[in-house]
Amino acid sequence: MDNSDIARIFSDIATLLQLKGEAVFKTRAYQRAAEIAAEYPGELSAIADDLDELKSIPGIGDALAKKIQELSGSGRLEYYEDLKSEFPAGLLTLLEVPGIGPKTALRASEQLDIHSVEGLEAAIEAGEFEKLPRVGHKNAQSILRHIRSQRRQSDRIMLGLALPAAEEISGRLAEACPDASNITVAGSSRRMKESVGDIDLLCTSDDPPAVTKAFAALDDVIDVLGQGDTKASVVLKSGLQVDLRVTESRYFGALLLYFTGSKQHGINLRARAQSMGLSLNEYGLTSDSSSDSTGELETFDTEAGVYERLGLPFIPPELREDHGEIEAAEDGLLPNLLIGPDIKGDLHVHSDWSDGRVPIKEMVVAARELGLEYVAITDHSAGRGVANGLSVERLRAHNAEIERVEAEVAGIRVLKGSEVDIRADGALDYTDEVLSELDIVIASVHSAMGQERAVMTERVIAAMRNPHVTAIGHLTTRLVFDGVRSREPVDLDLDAVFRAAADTGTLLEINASPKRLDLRDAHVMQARKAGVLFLIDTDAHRPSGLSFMRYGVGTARRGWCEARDVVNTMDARAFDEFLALPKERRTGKIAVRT
DNA sequence: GCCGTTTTCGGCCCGACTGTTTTCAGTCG
Repeated sequence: MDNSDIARIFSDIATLLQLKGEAVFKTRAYQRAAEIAAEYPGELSAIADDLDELKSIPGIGDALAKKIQELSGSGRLEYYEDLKSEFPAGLLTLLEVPGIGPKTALRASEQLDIHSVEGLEAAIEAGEFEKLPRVGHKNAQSILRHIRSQRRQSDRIMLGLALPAAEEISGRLAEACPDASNITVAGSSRRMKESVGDIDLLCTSDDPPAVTKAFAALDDVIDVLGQGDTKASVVLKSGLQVDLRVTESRYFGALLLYFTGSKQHGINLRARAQSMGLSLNEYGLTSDSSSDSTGELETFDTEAGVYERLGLPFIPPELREDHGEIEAAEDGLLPNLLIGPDIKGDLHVHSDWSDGRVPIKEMVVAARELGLEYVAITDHSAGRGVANGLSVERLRAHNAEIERVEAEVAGIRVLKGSEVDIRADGALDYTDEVLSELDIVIASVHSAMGQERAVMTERVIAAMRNPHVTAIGHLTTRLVFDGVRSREPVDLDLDAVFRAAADTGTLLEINASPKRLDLRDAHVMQARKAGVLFLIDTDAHRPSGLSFMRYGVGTARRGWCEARDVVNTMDARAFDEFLALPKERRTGKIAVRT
């Protein structure tokens, strides 16, 4: 029973309670618990024995904690089973179709005996479904389009696909519609969440209907799910769904805040507004009209204006996840977040010596063109299962080639590195003597990922104890769903691993490759609190991969990292000095030049 | 169901769009 199973069940309970007509705040509590479970950095089942620890999680009280215990212990929940048995089979499946809500799902189930998406599709095509109350032909056809759109895009898509696509479609809209200004990517893409459900786009215009019309007519659009005067929702050829909202510029600040989310951050802000006698919506703030006043709308063309009116400094989008950011803002304790230009070097880069696509020199030149001061070439070691890893002989030739390239390509420091395999027993592919010839060693797990927790934990910690291991690469080995596959993380005692990293002075990698993002956001947060230092790198296998850095920076920001938490914010000289330190002294926040 | 230097009880955020209706239900974000 992992966190996603628990999240799924709580979410189902919320839906079923809603169907039963239970108090909306109860359903909301379950919905929130589902989100908390999905985001929780460790495994809930691992702390299920400790009721107090469960209850210390905000949003989890006595009742929910006991339900988590029951689920972790027996793998099932009596309350959930009872609830499910009160409703027709397949109801929850129907509710996942956009456009189908509780009322319609229940009627479809009871009156038309529909229990699956396929059955629903057939009923729409047969013209039966549209006869249900308050459905009608247009609704039915819209739902059919949603079903087919959902089939094209079966899951959330990774940020590394969504963000470039969002930027591209923004550009297209700007070309097609010069009248549209402030075209901005909002939603979870703006918060740099590792995966997103759809793309939210906002813009301002004096003639919103013209913009939504132009948007729906863009070349890339293969289906229009909805189009009104101020918003439109379309499906692109790639299968991505894009929602556009258009507004007048005076409402832009409030609208951007609203559509950037997260939902819970918005709820917290509105509660704060309310406590100040104000009411916040996507147009602005109104003073409470509970007395007799009509309440004048205060508008804002920037988000910062809204925050300021609420007595808060600007809160960066990556922090808006209900992780205490409003309290921190109020107390002046928001982190001074790392920014992209802080990154001075890339420390995990492959070449055609192992499984990269181009020669070392090409990667180095590409890194220099991005303005980096240093780059480490870290091809794979000759471990089992890793393609074309370097033998000791080849590694030494690799070192020589790196020195040659560094001499040839002016203006960038090139570090001799290796991504060395951590074998199943915790040993490394190279001896200490060989490792000592390198500037930087990133040790990673690439095999035997099914080991049980204690074994895997000891394996990784053994690698950390090696004085030559600079960092652990992609610690959990998880893969974000990239449209083809995903992979669950290995089973690790993260508390122990983070403690060991801080104790030994071993850095932890934030691998910026969008299909990895490993460490993930919640782990960065947890590790940072344990005193771990990070390096953010791209794991690039070709020049274009070097541009992944922004996803790593986004993930670090989501983990509340400042420049002083990340070692490759140092300039080349300072970083060389850092590496020259004995490993156990590579601890504490790093000095940041301002 | 959660939560508390306003409360262990009584609070808990806000609005638009669409299509179906003849004044509004249903759904979504």
